[in-house]
Amino acid sequence: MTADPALAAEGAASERIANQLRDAILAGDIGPGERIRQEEVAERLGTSRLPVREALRILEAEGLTEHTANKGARVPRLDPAELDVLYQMRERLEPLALTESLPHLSAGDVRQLHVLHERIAADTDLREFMVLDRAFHLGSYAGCASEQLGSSVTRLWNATQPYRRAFMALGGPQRRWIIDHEHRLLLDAIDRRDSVDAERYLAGHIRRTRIELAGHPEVFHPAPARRRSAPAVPLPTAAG
Amino acid sequence: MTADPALAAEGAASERIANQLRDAILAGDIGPGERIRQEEVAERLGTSRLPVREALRILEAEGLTEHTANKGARVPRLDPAELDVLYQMRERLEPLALTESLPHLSAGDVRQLHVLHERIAADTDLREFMVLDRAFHLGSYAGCASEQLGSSVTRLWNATQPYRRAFMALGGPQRRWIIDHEHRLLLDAIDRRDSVDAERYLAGHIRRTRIELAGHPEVFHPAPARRRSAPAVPLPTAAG
DNA sequence: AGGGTTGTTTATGGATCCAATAAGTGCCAG
DNA sequence: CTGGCACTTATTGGATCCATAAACAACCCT
Repeated sequence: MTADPALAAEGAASERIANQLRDAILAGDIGPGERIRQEEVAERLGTSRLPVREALRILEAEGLTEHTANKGARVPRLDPAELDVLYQMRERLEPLALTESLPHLSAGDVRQLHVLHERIAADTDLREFMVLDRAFHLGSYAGCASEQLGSSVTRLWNATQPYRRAFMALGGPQRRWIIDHEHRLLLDAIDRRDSVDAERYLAGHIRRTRIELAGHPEVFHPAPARRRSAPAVPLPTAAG
Repeated sequence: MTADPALAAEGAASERIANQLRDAILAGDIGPGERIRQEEVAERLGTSRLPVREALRILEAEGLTEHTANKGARVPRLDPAELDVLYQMRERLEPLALTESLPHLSAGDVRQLHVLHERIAADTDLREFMVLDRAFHLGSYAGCASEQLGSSVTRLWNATQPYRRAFMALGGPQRRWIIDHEHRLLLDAIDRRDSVDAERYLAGHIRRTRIELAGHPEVFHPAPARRRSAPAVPLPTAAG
């Protein structure tokens, strides 16, 4: 799994910009339904509009933005049915990624997963939780050698991220307890290198979230009235 | 499944170019390992290099080309392990697409599948077979409403296409018979709208192909020495 | 007064030009 | 004769400029 966007800091400018925009979307700074203007991004990053356009094409192909001719790009707003299918895709693909990854995970990798698991249980901040949870799951796929499988799984995580955040935001603490329990079962299976059990627990983990999500339609509506003028966290500027 | 590239003829120029390049790759006109020069494509399509660049970014995000800074794009050459994983992904995702599609398939859609099935059995030309087989399988997912699932399945088909062609090229007629048989079972299940059986037959169909492919390493090597222009005789330099 | 129309504004799409980098080639020295 | 080095060339990456289409608003006509 070399497809982690955060790691690809170097490379062509269009990819760097794509990574920054992707991070902004995943962090919730841009949010579903919101528009992305080329000029604004170009100006903020201190570059021309051209690499921004390429970056938007990349994100479009990843499903993170949708493009209309002469109308520009915006973050798509998923409907419940589409999100449900995305979760079913995760339910089938991520266990495969885990099985592919398990034999190649080093002892240090597994140790790192334990560390993340403990930090998740300890932490309560939502933003931090999103980062740690992502690191935990994607970290468990770190041994997966397949480029395509890795990028597919990452894409699914990215596409579902905004709604996962909205879902976590409205639950009580017991939601954390359930997740902690499921993560523990998963970790045990990983410790034993038991891919059958690991697949089962992982699929169940995703499936339960999917079912619960189906019962919370408010996750889709919020559209938290983001202001254009005052982005809570400005895009990372082109730090020289 | 609105992601079929062949249907998206209109739209921005970058997408049109991406579609044309995609078709060329899928038809085998470009082939794994071969390079794609922006200027050549731009000249051939009578446009500037700029939309070609965007098109290449799109194809890169789809996994159909790989991009290196200042070195350009080329069609990636998959190794056997990667192809095997791609087939495992198909094995898990395409049954889901079929289950999502089945309830929404019209009687006319199913009838069209029967027509394709008969044409596949009758035809013997390889190039034609590749087109029909693709139309048959992707046609069975036509009822799938999910944008993301449709595009993912299409991507997997595209990525594996060159090797599927090489595989079909070296087999005898009995390979066609087996495929015909498996397609018939699949069609029966579709006729009965039996998603459980349909998933089973489809997964088996893909799985058998994967296993057989693993026993034919020559599929990867051939690289049929595509030359852009017969370099047997080195060009006289500085022909002015 | 309301709706349709037209002009203005704004943002995207495309083309040409220039800079930077990698590969290929020829030359020179050992 | 061979290996290394510098130069040339070809190709990609980026920026600026211009054309085009959509959104918006004011205005006129009914």
